[in-house]
Amino acid sequence: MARTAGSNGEVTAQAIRETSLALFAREGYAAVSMRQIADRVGVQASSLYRYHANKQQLLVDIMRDHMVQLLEAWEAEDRPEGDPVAALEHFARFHIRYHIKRPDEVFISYMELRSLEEPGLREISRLRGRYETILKDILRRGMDDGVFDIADPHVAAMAILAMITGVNTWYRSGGRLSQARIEDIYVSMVLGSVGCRSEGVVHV
Amino acid sequence: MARTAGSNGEVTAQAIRETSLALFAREGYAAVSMRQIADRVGVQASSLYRYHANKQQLLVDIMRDHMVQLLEAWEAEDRPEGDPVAALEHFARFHIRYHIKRPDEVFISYMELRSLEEPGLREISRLRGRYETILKDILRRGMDDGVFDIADPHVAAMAILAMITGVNTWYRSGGRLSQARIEDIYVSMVLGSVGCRSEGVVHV
Amino acid sequence: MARTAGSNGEVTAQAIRETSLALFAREGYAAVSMRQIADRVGVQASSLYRYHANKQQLLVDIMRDHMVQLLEAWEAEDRPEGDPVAALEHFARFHIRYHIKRPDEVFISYMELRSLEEPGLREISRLRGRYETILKDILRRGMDDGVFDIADPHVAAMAILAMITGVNTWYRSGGRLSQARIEDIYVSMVLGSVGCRSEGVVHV
Amino acid sequence: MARTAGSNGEVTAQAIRETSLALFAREGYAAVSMRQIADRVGVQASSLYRYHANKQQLLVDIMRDHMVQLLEAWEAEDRPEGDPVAALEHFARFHIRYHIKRPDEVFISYMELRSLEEPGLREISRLRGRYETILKDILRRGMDDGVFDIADPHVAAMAILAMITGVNTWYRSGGRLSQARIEDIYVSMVLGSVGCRSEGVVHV
DNA sequence: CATGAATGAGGCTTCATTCAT
DNA sequence: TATGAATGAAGCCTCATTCAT
Repeated sequence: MARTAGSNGEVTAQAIRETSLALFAREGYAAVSMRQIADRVGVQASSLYRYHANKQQLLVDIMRDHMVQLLEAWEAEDRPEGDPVAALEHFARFHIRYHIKRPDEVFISYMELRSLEEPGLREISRLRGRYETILKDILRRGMDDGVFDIADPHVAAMAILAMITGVNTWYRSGGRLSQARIEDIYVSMVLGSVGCRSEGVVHV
Repeated sequence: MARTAGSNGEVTAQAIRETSLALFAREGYAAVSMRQIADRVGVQASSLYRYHANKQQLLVDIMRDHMVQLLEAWEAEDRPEGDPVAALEHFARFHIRYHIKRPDEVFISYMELRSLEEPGLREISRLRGRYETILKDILRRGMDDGVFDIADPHVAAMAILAMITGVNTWYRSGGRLSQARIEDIYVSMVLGSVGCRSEGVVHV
Repeated sequence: MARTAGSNGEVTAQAIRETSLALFAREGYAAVSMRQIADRVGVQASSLYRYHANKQQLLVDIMRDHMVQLLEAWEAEDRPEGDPVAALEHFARFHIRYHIKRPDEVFISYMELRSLEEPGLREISRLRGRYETILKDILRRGMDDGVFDIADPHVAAMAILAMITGVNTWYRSGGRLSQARIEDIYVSMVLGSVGCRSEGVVHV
Repeated sequence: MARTAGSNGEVTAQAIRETSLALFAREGYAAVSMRQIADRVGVQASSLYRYHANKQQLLVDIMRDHMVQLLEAWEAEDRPEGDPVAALEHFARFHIRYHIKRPDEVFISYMELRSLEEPGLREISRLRGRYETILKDILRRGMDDGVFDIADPHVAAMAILAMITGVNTWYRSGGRLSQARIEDIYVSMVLGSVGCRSEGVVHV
């Protein structure tokens, strides 16, 4: 057959991205087949290749999109320049908020690095590095100012990002805790982890 | 042909376990083939089926082994009964020490839950639950005693375990930091995350 | 979208023919895809179907074109009627000249017969037969006159045509030998092969 | 399922080689699918990969086998050392005899060079070169002795080999002419093509 | 205890082709 | 005149698995 009446490239492209994102996040890149994605989208597997050169490129495209959007979202934030504590809280809240709304993107972004081959790996790593640098810079500033008790900004950055990303392993929307509540809890733990928590968490 | 001269069941069994562990950790369960494992072990793929009924069972066996050993190791510890702070520090140090020595086991244990099918999933989940309960109990006791500032012991437990497991995403042995140093840093961050850090980290 | 600005049917038609000719000759009909052709021409694959009903028909069209032009070129020659030796030399020179200028057409014409399906096969075979008959008639006349030493005109015709076509397997323009030189050598060998060579080849 | 009762690797290996040889010769490497081969052999397509790493390697293996056997057969011949004319006739007869019995191998060997990718191409080219050198050496010796009237030994070698190989495009066993007769005719033409034919062909 | 030979399902991908626009 | 979006069949190949030996 041929072009389906009323079919539209932009719509299909979006559907492919969303579907693969969800599947990769839930089952892992290697465990998801192109046919599985196509079935969900409602097209033949061969149609996927109009939009992404191959499965690997599909992963790279998804990860690049996410990282670029994440960096753009951070750039668009109204960031407090001075106080490192406020900056860390701001970053933490931003990250958690962004993450809680896009659990799949963030999860893939951290877990499927191992599925990347060159040259995609280098490209995505560079973008990731730029995001991690944001956090590291805040931590370094706080160390210099003496307000953070941190042994190593690299390790601390990694630990904090891992902690937050980990929410995905157990969080299911509609669960016992609201997203706002989870955000509060994690922010409090992040601040505590760098030796910087004056006020207690507001217990409900 | 039959038995290769000098072949030994116990040795092969061990080699299969170690090899699949390493491969599953590095590339993910779905991305590893039985032949890949067999090649590394130095046997034919068909020989793997003497030791594990199928690929899924191989994963279950590895995960069960790990969880059982982890729980046994905890039982074997000389645990301080009273003080929740000491208990948490003890648990954290135990977990980190155990984890740093067995990064692959721990990583698989957390990441490949999604690859488990029933009835293996239920079995492993139950074992995992027993381990998580250890941490949750400590957290609950500390909350009751008023020494921990925790909003929700379940969330806190998850966040702490995720943080520690995350070391795998960046730690490479022989790197800039010694294992002992990393352990210290993480312990300090874990304690801080539950609002409980009087002394600073010892900076090198 | 529709017609690209400045597009022109005749130009595209010619480009398709030339491109597929070159690709079929170099890689073989079965190894060439419609997209490959389209990419080289600079159009979408679907556009090819405006000019040829399908891939098979594209091959038939190319082969028919070639055979028809070859036969017309022969008809247009100023042919010596009488002497079979002169006729053979004339035919040989004509064929070699024509072939050296159109290696792709000739090569396809001989090699891709096996890729033809009915009814195209019958059509092309008939045209080919007409061309072979020209050579066979010359050989037969030479036999009757006693100037050729030939066992079987059919076999001889096939052997001679194969010999000449074979130049393609090694000839590259701009190589050590000029086209004229190659023509001389082959003519000499063709004449020799039917037992009819008084003068030696002019050695350079 | 598993190993078929009574199945034997050597038998299957031979069957795969013979079947692919026949199919590649008749339809061309690119036009033959692995399934087609497997169907004829009576196994699943996947079984082919126990014997050849991939389709390309299957072609290389077939071509290497042929070239090695051809060279060995030539080595095993009782070759007349002195007279170049006798040597050429001997070579021609050997080649034609060998070729008439193995039309498929020879045909593939000449026609599917274009389907070879590196590093197979280099390997096969080297073997082919060794065979061509045999003929070229004879031609050169005859030139030096003044018994052959040849302009260029390389071109002459190519033309002669092409001529002989060409028999495949029309020869079908059980046809009008016996294999012996065809051999005679071609030998006579080969000798003639290098300006060296005293006696006529024996007409039946 | 282990292999060697095989299977059949399914992996990713490319193919020729169609047809609404 | 040409494209852009799609199809469905088929391409090569790998997979987990089986079982006679």
